[in-house]
Formats: sequence, C-alpha cells, structure tokens
Amino acid sequence: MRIGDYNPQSSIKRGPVDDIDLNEQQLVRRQKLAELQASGNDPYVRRLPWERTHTAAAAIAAYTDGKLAADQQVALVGRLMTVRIMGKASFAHIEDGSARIQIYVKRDVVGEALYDELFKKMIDLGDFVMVRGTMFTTRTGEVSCEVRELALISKTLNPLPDKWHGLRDIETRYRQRYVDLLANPDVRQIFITRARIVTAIRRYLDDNGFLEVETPVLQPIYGGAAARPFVTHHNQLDQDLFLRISFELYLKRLLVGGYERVYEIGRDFRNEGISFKHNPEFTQLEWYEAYTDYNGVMRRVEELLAAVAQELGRGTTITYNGNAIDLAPPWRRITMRDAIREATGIDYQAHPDAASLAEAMRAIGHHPEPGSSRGKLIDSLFGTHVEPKLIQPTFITDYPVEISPLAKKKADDPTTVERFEYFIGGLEMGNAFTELNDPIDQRARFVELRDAVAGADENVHPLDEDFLNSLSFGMPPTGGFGTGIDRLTMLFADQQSIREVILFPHLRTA
RNA sequence: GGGCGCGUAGCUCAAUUGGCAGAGCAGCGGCCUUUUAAGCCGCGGGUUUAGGGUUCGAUUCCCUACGCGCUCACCA
Repeated sequence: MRIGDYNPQSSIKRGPVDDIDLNEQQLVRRQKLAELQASGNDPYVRRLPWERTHTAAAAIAAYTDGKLAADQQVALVGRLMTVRIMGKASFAHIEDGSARIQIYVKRDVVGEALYDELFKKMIDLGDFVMVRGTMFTTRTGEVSCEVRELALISKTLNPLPDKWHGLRDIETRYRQRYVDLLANPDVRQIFITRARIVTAIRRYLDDNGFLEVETPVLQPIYGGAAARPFVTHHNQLDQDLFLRISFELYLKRLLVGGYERVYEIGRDFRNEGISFKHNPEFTQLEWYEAYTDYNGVMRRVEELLAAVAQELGRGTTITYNGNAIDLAPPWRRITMRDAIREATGIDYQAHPDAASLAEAMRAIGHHPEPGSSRGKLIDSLFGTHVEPKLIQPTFITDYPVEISPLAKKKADDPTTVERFEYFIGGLEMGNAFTELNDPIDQRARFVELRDAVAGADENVHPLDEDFLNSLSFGMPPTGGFGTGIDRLTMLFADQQSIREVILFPHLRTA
C-alpha cells in the first residue's frame, strides 16, 4: 500500500492493533514505517550510514572557530525537533546530546528522491536522522548545516509533546520521564547537575583520604535511623531481610576494622510517607572519620559544599526558592536550646519532664501530641518554630539524648549529645554526631529505645548484637556524617520537590 | 491514612447560569528555495479519567472508584 492510498480519516475508528489502541497520528507513523520497510529501507538501522564526525555543539564550534575547510563536510546525528518546509527547501532543527543545530535541506542539492520521498513524506518530528553536509551561516546569523545527504536512522511512532510548551502534565512527566527528558531540556540539565554534585563529592572525599565502600542493602537487622523498613525474603535461606534505612551501623564496623576514613553513597529505603522532600528510596552519603568530632565534621561540611559549588561553576552565593543563600564559611552555629529559646522564649532545660514542657508549649499556642516524650516535644517545637526560618546555612547543635541514640553525650550534660543537623533554604540537609563508641552506653541506649518503642505498641525490634560486639573490640573516637544527595540536588538545581531531582520517583501504579 | 483541589483531542489550554465541546501546536491534502513558535488555503481528530445518579438536557450538579497535586499526620 502506498502512503498516498492511505486515508487516515477512513480507518481510525479506534480498534486494537497489536493490542494497542492507536490514535490517528500513531497510525500515520506506522503506515510510513510499513512503507519504508516494504521498499527495502530499514527504519531502525544497525549501523550509521556514515561515520559521525561531530556532535552538534562541536560542529558549531569548529565552524565558528574557522577550523573547517571551505567545503569540508560534517556528519551529524540527532532527533528531528522542528521543521519549516518552504516548498523546495526546508529548515529544521536536530538535537543530539550536546545541542540543537539547524539543518537546511534543499531539493536541488539532495535530489528529488531524498527530498520529496524521504524527507517530506516519511520523516516525522521525533525521528532520528543523520545528515552529511557543509556548515554555513544563514541570513539571520544562525550557524547551520546545509545538507547534501540525509538518512533516517530510527523511526519514532508516537507524536512528541508540544514543541513550544513541552510536556507540562506532572503525572505524565514522572510516569514517562523519557518523554519529559526529550521534550524538556531544563529537566535534562537537572540530572546533569545531580551527577556533577556526586562527582564533586567523590572527588572531595577521595582527595581527603576517604575510602569508598559498599555495605549490605539487604540486612537481617535494620538500624541507624528511626524509620520503618521495607521487608523482603530470601527464599533459599527462608529468612526475612530488610532493605537498609541507613548505612551507619555497617560503616562503623569498618572503623573498628581499622579504616580511618570511609564513605558510602547509595540508596536508603524508608517505608514512610511521601512528600515534597521524601521519596521511599533516596540517595544518601554517609562518611565516618576517625580522630575527629562533630566540630571537625562541621568544617568538612562547609568545605564540601564549597567544593560542590565550585564543580558546578557557581560562586558561594546561590538562589533557592527565591532566596539568595551564601554558602561561604563559616556558617552560623547555634545550639538547639538557644535556637528554640530565640524563636519561642521557651528554655526546654527549664522543663526537665515532658508534662512541664508540654504545658509551656500550650502556653504559646502549640498543641503537642498527647503522650509525646520530651525529646519528641523538643523536636516538634523545633520543626514548627525554627526549621522553616533556617534559610542561610546553619548548624543546629547539641540535641536531646532521647532522640539521638548513636551520638556521644556532652561531657558536662548527660541529657544532651554532640550532634548537629545542618539546614539550608529551610530544608534539613544532613545529620552528624561525635559518634558514640562506648559499647556499654550504646547498649543502654538501644535498650532504652527498644523499651520506649515497645511501650508505643510497635513491633519489638531486636538489638543489633553484632554491632555492639564490634564496638566491644574498640572503635576510635570518630565523627560521622550523613546527608541526602537528593536534597543537595534540590538546593543546587533550585527545585522545590524531591520528585524533580529523582529520575523515576515513586508513584502509585496507575 | 485525614482535609482541600484537579483530571477536556497526541501536546498546551478554553468552554458564561446546566443548553450544538473549541483554539493553538502537532497530523493529513495543497501553495511556498534563508526559515526559526515560518506563512497562507483546506480537512480530519473527543467514551470530557471510569462507573452510577439528578435533569428535557451534564465537561458543568450529586455519589462512588482510580490517578495526580497541595496540606496535615507519620518519618528519633
């Protein structure tokens, strides 16, 4: 059947074709595909017809820099993104991984067969093509390629989103991220930024003597954070396993083993609510450094973010959510007690029990969950009154011991631990301790936590006896740190939702 | 899980008080050899997320389901 015989209006009363409902535009493209194949042309070539000489960006640069001889041909590949057909000549843009470049196709030059039968009749927006031709500058000054030869190298069967507006529908953008990426260059840029952030982090840590390691994702006992886990099962061992919620307890074992500086970048899984800053799986960086404490970690965090900003070609000032943020060290350091006192007038040290603190909170119009522990109350006070205001980089230091079971207590205050979290743009970015390395205290803290949780009618979680055993072999004084790569990307890419910085964010099955 | 909002053509969006479901892009046919959101002429394309209800009549009002967003809760 010739394409000219095909009348899309007559045959599109939606019927299953290969079990797929096709719309008019999809049918037209399949018809073209069939005709190409019938005439002996492979719409999905195995090899390029010519050797690719340049990326689009390289061709433009080579021409602009005068590095191409007068009649020198370039061979380019790319996806056809726009077309302007003016009778016997056409302009179009093709896009490869480097850039978009205009091509100029003239019937006089490429011949009638290529121009009328292939280019005009068979090639659609979205198709991958290869062109060979010479570079020139148009009347309006755009560096372009005048095509001498042209080939279709991969056919696209679905129409592309609007060439001007791109793809906007949020649900479709996430469910079909490939369409989002091909239609929206700014989205592609976000994930380039993300990769560069990870590169900068690795470089910084590698340059500072840290060893990158990999620890188990499947863990028989989970720990290192308070989240609920995902559970899975090993068939042969007939054993339930948990997807890790943190790397902490395994990385510390490595400090016991004698590595002084280790880090891991990988996925954590937490079976909790989904929000603009929470995805069930997210990427975490944790590092542990022997012979330092949380003050040393703070200095490194300042250095690390400066290194990331530099890798991204930024100065120390970035914009997030409309706020100018100055990353230049030193960042503000303030204790949690002072930060809460500053924001609310409440000094929680003056309220040594939960009931008294809850009373003080109610006095300022805060309605805490009944039955909350003192640590939870402090956390709630902080989250409501302090956290949203922490736009400039800030270290909040010295947390209540009840909510920090893995951190070392302050020498002069057993109710408080050497811990900090850092905040930028109102987002909690990371968490660090002077690590608890006293195995007796560690066991006591675990037991306390277990009993508290058991009281809240949750499943009782066994102690990680092997971790405690490792501490009993001696862990050096250590400073440890964890930070979310996703949230760092949100910050540097100026994105307000974690889903915008995760390629395939979790959605309910449609 | 609770509350609020949204779901219209392949894409981006309209549709007045409940009264013929539209536009631009994309597609198809035609004209057009420096355009760039090309232009001009013509044509086709809809189970208005799904199911039910009210009504002479439902994209519009009501109920249910599904999905998404915001928010609250949860997340030491």
